[in-house]
Amino acid sequence: MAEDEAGLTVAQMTAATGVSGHTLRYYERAELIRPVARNSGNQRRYSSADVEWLKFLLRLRETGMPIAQMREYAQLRERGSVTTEPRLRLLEAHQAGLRRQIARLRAHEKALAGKIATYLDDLAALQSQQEKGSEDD
Amino acid sequence: MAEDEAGLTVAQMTAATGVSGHTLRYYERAELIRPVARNSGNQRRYSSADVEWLKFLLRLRETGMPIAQMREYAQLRERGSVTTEPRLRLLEAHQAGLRRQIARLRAHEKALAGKIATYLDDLAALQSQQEKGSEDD
DNA sequence: GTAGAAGTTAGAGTGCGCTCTAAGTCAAAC
DNA sequence: GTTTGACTTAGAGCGCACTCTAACTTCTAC
Repeated sequence: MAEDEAGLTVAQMTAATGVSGHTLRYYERAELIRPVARNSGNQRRYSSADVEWLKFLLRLRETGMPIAQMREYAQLRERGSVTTEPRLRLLEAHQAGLRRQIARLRAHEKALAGKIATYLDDLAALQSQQEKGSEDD
Repeated sequence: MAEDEAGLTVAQMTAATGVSGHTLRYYERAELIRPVARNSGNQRRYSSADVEWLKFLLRLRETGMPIAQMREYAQLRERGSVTTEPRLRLLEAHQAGLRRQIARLRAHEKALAGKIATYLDDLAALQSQQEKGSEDD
């Protein structure tokens, strides 16, 4: 008995998602991922549904959602379609936060662009001074 | 001797920037802020230049710059106008990263909006089923 | 001049999200 | 059948950015 109960190994999951084996197991302990199917040798075999779910989690993570809230969402999901509404509300709240975050970052980017512009002016001034000083070197 | 060497107290600095006294002292230890002027009783008095610098640091922080890199920038700044060029390069690199971050977040926001739309469809379907089931309650 | 708020220091503690260790089991190639 | 390497577990450790503690001093208001 060996390569039974088809599905992705931990290493294949890492290749597919960029998430390390350590972190995959951590997410399972943290209840972000339901207990994964095992082969006859007790090794994890991830389904394509597991891959999709993890990719969704990564989206939430990259947009700053804390583990605790991802777990909350995961637990609602486990309870099926009766929790559709609270899950929707959770996502809508997250979306609103995300939009605020994007707006803030855009404002910061604009301010940074302004600062960079004054630096470029400063540099131009410094360089024209240097040219004056070394006109006949 | 008391209210000499005018400037903002720690509490006033907190009011002006939202940064706690503990964190202000931490930033000084971390060399993000140069040793602040003291009054005759050894208490900190922040100048308006200190306020501006801190606000700039907060911008960098909010855009995800780590403390170590902020310190690097601060140390270049301490060395005066000879470091204008490296500081400019640092800011330009940060701006490029920030733009990538904004683009990523916008893509995530779009995907999230799609997910929310399918949830809304699911909910509408569930609700019309419920209506059917309870037509003559 | 005295109470209470606000400041000082060095250093310990916290929360988050991993990340690694140790000791062992299992699988595939030779 | 043995080596090599991926896998398993429970639990310890880490890096970051604070955040707080304890013991003490100073300032402000009365």
